[in-house]
Amino acid sequence: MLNKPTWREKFPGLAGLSQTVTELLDREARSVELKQGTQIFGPGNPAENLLLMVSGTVRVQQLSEAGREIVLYRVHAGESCVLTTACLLAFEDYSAEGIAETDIEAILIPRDTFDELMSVSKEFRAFVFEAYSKRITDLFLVIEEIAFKRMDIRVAEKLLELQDARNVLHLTHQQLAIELGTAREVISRQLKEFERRGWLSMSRGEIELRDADAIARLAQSL
Amino acid sequence: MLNKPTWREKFPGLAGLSQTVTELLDREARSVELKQGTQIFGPGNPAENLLLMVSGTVRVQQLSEAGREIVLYRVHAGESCVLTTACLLAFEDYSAEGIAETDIEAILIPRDTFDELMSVSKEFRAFVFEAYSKRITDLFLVIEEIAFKRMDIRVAEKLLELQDARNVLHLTHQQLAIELGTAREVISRQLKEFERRGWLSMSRGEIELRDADAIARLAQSL
DNA sequence: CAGACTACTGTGACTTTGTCACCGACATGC
DNA sequence: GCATGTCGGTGACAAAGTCACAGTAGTCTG
Repeated sequence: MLNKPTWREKFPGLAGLSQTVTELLDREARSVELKQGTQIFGPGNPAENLLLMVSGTVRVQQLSEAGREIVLYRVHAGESCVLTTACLLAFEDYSAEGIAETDIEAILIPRDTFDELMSVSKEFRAFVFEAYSKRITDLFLVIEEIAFKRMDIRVAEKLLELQDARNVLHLTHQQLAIELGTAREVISRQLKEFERRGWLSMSRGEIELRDADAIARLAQSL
Repeated sequence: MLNKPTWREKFPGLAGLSQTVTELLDREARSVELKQGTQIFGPGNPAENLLLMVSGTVRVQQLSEAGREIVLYRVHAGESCVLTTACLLAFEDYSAEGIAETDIEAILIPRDTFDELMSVSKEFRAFVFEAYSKRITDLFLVIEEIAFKRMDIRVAEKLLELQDARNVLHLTHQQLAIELGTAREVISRQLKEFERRGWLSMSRGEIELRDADAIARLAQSL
């Protein structure tokens, strides 16, 4: 009873759980590690467990019939992959897929335990619905972006979002295109224009932001 | 106890509820009627109740900063407005708004009752998560459509979806544009092209489909 | 009923985004 | 070295979105 509860510290939303509920969790929850690139769920491969992310990130993306892709959202450490739970309980498998973007540690909560937790714990319900709320707002945001925003602004936003501590992005134009649900050529041209303005420099599979402020100004259209 | 339960017949998902749960529902649920055009929830006006639609439809749409709009989904009779519940319980109000598209009869379930129902009834949980599942798939579909599908196909689909029993649509080009999250001119031109092909005829605020088959073939790209 | 007003639709010119076809540059392994 | 596959660049074109404005059908009002 002393070695187990460490993971729970990562989830502030689960702080107020009662003694009996924590015991139920400790008894039924399984810890797993997954390699980068693992498909966690996908069409024809429905999720069977609620996933609580201890470390790493999961990328959820959608494939179109024509073979194009778009990233919908990411699940980070301390969050849960709740949208799958709706399908988990409704037995409907949906068209998106979840991929381990890094190596992952996570807690698995089986379907029945999830259902029981929803029943016995008000705090757990709050945790789940809060997570839902966040995901849904994310989806609304994605819709607003692709429907209404200019491409140059969206690219600028994404560059800022995905840069690392050294203002560098390690990804190909194709990957960036998938982030935004567009075509590779569109990204290449846009980046070329940014490079021409001196905002960034490119090399194969790598983008270095040289004037993040200018990019941020465009992203906010100032 | 004999006049109340009529509305529940409209919700097959609520069929298997136990005696005590039905009593809880009958005691706490309020029936309301709303006029067409009423805003049911919106930015700064968070939903306070779960809505079970007895008759009529609610249109949920999103406004962009630039003033453009897009319809996200509709809630029909026999369904519930569940996505609001996530926000209802997480106290986060989101950027979409729900509007009564027709006059409406609905059942209101207050926040606390909703929470208690989630706790005591496995059937109610299943009902809620099934509804969630449907909405989320709807949202994924919207994203796929706007990101990847050609406009002519989307217009064709919408025409078929929104036509009445006489193959007529009573709406303006602007309203159709909002359905698809695009600009009015785009719709006008597309409809003009369909009219040129003899697929439909237009008059002010009205579109009559004359060759629904041809439109359906385009919608399925055959 | 005339005139004014408003909402709806049509259109041309232009910009942005997406598509297609193809090419060269680079990286890796043999 | 060469072969192969991935990555990025480019021109030509098509589709969609933007802007400005004009015409036209309803409605309201005096």
